[in-house]
Amino acid sequence: MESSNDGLLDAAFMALADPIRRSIIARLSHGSATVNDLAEPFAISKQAVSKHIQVLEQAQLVTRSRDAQRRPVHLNPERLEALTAWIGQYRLVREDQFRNLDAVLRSSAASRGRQTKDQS
Amino acid sequence: MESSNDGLLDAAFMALADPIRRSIIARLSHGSATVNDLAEPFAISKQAVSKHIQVLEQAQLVTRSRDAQRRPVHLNPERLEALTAWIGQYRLVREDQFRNLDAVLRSSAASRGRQTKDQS
DNA sequence: TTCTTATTCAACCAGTTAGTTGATCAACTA
DNA sequence: TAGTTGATCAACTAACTGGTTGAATAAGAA
Repeated sequence: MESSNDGLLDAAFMALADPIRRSIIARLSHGSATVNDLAEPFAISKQAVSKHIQVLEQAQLVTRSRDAQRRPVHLNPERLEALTAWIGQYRLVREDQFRNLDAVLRSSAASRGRQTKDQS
Repeated sequence: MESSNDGLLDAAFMALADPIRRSIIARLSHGSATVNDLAEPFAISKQAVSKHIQVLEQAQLVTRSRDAQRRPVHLNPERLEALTAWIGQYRLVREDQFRNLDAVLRSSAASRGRQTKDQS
């Protein structure tokens, strides 16, 4: 698990690490929109917004189509699911940790603060 | 919703947009570890790993404590939850979209490809 | 005290990102 | 045809990121 689609995870997390791009995602979540529409709320140039959209597109968080001169942008929810799936892995493990917590607390290793090499 | 903790979202997504840092999270998900432990699997210097950990710490994805010379790193699952919560917002909206999909398909606006300004 | 281990700080370099402006392309409209 | 709109390309700059090495700090161990 991991490593095959590392690049896509990189790209998706990176893409969302920007408030403008997250705002674009939010806007798209209730309907597709053109670059012009998406650029309108921001105080930056349309070229800059176009670049942001390219970043989202490379991360496959959005797709694009053609409508005359327009290039409507659409949300691709599958990639968002991939992120929750990645995070979800560690939520499950964490629950295991809680399940074992009292056992750990009783062990001498924990009391000596050597919880460093207790596995692998 | 949004904008108050924008900075934390920025930092968290950015922090996870790196395979080394994601790998550190994965490692921490089954137990705390020191910088030395965390650095071991990687072909980069310990200083570099230390910087990665600082990035994770600033994003509050991990916390640190003190054990003699060691500074053990611990996973902070709450921040991971915050990310799934953010993404989850748009999953919900998307389900609304699906719920309304047939209605949209019947409307004239959708057939003309003008799904651009159909709200706000 | 001196030595060793664990970690960080500081300065630096190479590559990348986010923004700019100006020109260009693509497709509709008069 | 010429003009307009929507979007991208190209070149550039400023700021940041990820890595390096070498020195410094903190805490045990001899």
